[in-house]
Amino acid sequence: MAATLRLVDERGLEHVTVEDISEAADVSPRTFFNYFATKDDALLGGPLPHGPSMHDRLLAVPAGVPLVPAILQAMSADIAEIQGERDLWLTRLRVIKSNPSLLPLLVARGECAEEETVVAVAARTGLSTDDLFPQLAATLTGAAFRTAMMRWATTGDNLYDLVRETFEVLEKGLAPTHEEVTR
Amino acid sequence: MAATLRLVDERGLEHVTVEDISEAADVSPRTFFNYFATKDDALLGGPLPHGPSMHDRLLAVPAGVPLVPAILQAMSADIAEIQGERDLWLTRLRVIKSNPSLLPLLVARGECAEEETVVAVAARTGLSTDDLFPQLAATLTGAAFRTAMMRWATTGDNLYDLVRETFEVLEKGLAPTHEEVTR
DNA sequence: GTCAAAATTGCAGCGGCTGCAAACTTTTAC
DNA sequence: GTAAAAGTTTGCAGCCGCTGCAATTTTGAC
Repeated sequence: MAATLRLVDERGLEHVTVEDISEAADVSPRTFFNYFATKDDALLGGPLPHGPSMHDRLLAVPAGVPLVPAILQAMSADIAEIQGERDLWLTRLRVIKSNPSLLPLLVARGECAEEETVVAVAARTGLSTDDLFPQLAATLTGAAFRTAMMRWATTGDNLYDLVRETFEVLEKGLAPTHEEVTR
Repeated sequence: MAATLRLVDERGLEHVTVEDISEAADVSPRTFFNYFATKDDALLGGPLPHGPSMHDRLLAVPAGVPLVPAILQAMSADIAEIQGERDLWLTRLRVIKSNPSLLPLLVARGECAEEETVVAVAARTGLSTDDLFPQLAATLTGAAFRTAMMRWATTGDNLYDLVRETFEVLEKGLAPTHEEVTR
């Protein structure tokens, strides 16, 4: 993973072959594919954070807390983890920005989390997973989170604060002028 | 494109080769790649709707209209076009649902529209394209639109109404219980 | 040291994708 | 009608991503 990130960061995705990577990592190309299904996977596809599932974490938030802050709280562990691997993630996001074909991959990575979010939101609100609202809540929080991350990559602000800002917009509604957001 | 959609719908993405497609379409495989950069592109990568850009359309909406309804109005032409090619899109969405690896592609397709939306929202609100709000507005409306589309693919409801519902949530805020939405 | 389980590797091969140059088709000018 | 120009399709050779399989090497328990 480290070798892949470094090489792609230096030369660009197209100018790095799996052979280059495996040579840099001192393994055979075949071994590379024993660990990563795709060349791209070596950039983002590290093992997903384990810990308790989104579902459990969201239901663990006291019932009185409104939905959006509850989701934020449920995500805080992931946010902390990302901030803990700051340099790794900043490189990843830089690589993604300079190789736009990778962005969908970032989305895909968030997707499994989103599916869990659908179930969790449905459980918390008493709706069915087939209802529009849980699905919408999952995709919107996912999108807001991703936006916050991309912004974090360029501004370097505190990630948690950025996510909180985006979630506030989600909660309050997408209104044209938010003084506290525009800065 | 038609041949690709049909074959992939029948057999699944993995069990259709470019050779199969080009044979079905009565062209050489090489010709296939003269028109589509990728096998996947033949599923979603038709030429993007032309017409006036999102930017122009959004600025054409009277200044008094709040942001979210304005974006909805600016998108209505695209929505109508998608509904006009209902069968094509339903097949596409069915194919995407049964081949999840394609979903990122749908996102990518919407992405260029989102970039335009960033610029347009910035212009309309007087903010910079580097500010958080326009970026957030673009990704959130994009996500809401995609959710509406996926739902449209299964329920068959009117697409415009579905988008309107999701946009209402966006505008009013992501609150736990919306009677009119949960149904 | 022995042996079984696990990790690594080579190899052969498919399929996606590209550059190039040849063949073919259509358009245009006269 | 003809011939040059312009555009389209095609074959070919070849790189690279990726996979199944079987052989080899490494690891670790005893």
